[in-house]
Amino acid sequence: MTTARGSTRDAIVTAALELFREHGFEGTTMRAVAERAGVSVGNAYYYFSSKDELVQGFYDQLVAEHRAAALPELAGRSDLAERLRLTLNAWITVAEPYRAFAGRFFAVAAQPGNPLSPFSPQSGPARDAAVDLYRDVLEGARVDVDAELGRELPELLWLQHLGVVLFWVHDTSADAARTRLLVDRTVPIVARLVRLSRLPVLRPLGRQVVDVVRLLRGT
Amino acid sequence: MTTARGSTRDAIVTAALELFREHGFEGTTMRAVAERAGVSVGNAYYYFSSKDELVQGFYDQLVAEHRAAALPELAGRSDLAERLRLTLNAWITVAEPYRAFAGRFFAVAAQPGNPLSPFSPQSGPARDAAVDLYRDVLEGARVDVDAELGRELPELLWLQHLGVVLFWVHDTSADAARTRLLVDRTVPIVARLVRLSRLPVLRPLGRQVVDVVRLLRGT
DNA sequence: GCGTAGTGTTGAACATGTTCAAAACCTGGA
DNA sequence: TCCAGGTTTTGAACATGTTCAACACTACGC
Repeated sequence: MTTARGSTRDAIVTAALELFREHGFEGTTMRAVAERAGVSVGNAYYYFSSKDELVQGFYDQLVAEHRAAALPELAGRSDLAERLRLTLNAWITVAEPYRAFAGRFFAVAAQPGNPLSPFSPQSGPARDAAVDLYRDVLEGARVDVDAELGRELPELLWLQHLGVVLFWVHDTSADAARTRLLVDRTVPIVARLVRLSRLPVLRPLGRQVVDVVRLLRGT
Repeated sequence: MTTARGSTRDAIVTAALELFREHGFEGTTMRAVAERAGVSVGNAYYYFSSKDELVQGFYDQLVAEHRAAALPELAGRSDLAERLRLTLNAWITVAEPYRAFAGRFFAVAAQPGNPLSPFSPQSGPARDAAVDLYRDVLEGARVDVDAELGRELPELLWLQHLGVVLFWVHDTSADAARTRLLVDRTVPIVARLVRLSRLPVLRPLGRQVVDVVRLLRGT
């Protein structure tokens, strides 16, 4: 079988994503991926050093789709809570087709040292892209926050996003209704906390939170 | 090889834990476990339906050890922050020998539907035990909290615990120093939030948080 | 055209989690 | 003692992720 220059890799990713969707992660064998891509098993391993690594393709695609779906919806909205809700709901919608087996993916990603981990150096670009989206969410909103807290806030919002994703992969309700409920209930809390953060009573708390975020990031 | 009545299961768990400690989760084969336990591979599968399931033994043991280590330290302390810090540090100390490969365990546990997941029905007892520990932490402290929030607080503190564990499995610093730092910085925030929760400005927020916890639990 | 170095590809072999039919071992009743 | 039914144990067979030595192809200098 002859394929166009450089397309072998793409063929493998495409085949893998198709099969993941059809049979889930476990149900997809490397032999099946290779066969559908029209290559040998060994060849698949020439491009991807493990089955797990195939997931990175899925992951990158998802982040890009999320951004593309969220940004247009944000136009013209300036209420932080509203912007947050739209962004999180956009994720739920975009990711819905993969919910049934995404758990497998995130389990892999949760492993320390795994390149797919959201905290790994290799995921740096994808993570930055995700955090950037929340920077956009924040910048388009009319809110006043302490400058120092403001710098870390996008990362905090991304952590909230991770929490929602964690809930989502465990959510078996139709159309992820329970996750949407969680978003509806979490977003006002976060928005209110952000607003209240300027209160004198809460100032020191804000400082402490900033420190924790920096520790989390590794600084 | 003759073994005392009913001890086969124990022999397998013991062998598995030894080997996990020596070679990590990946590095331990079911064949090796069976061999060290003095049984056949098939026999190991008679008692544990998968390699993952062997981890439940480790998990149960850890929760029990944690409780045993934490409770004596709490005696005589009534400051909530202090009690929280002691409890979390007790975990870090107890779990230290397993840190290098615990990530593998928690990755398994993070899988939706997996019996080991802290949110699964099968983990109910272990989870209740863990939440109960935080109920003790709370009850021994001299703090006044809103009654409704108070009911959900143990579960919230357990969620904080989960967060610390998540950080811990990614922590490669010597003696988990960074995790201890995280505890030192997180505990005052939580303690202060609990104290502030009675402020009129924050009352509605408390209500909202209670709702979220209930949603998380599935009620 | 021809050799050569690098890149891409192959499929059999291997390692290891898991299954299963058969065998061995009970245990209580006749 | 012997049998019947259940429980425990065995190890070979299977499925599938992964490796690797060999082969094919491509590009380039001569």
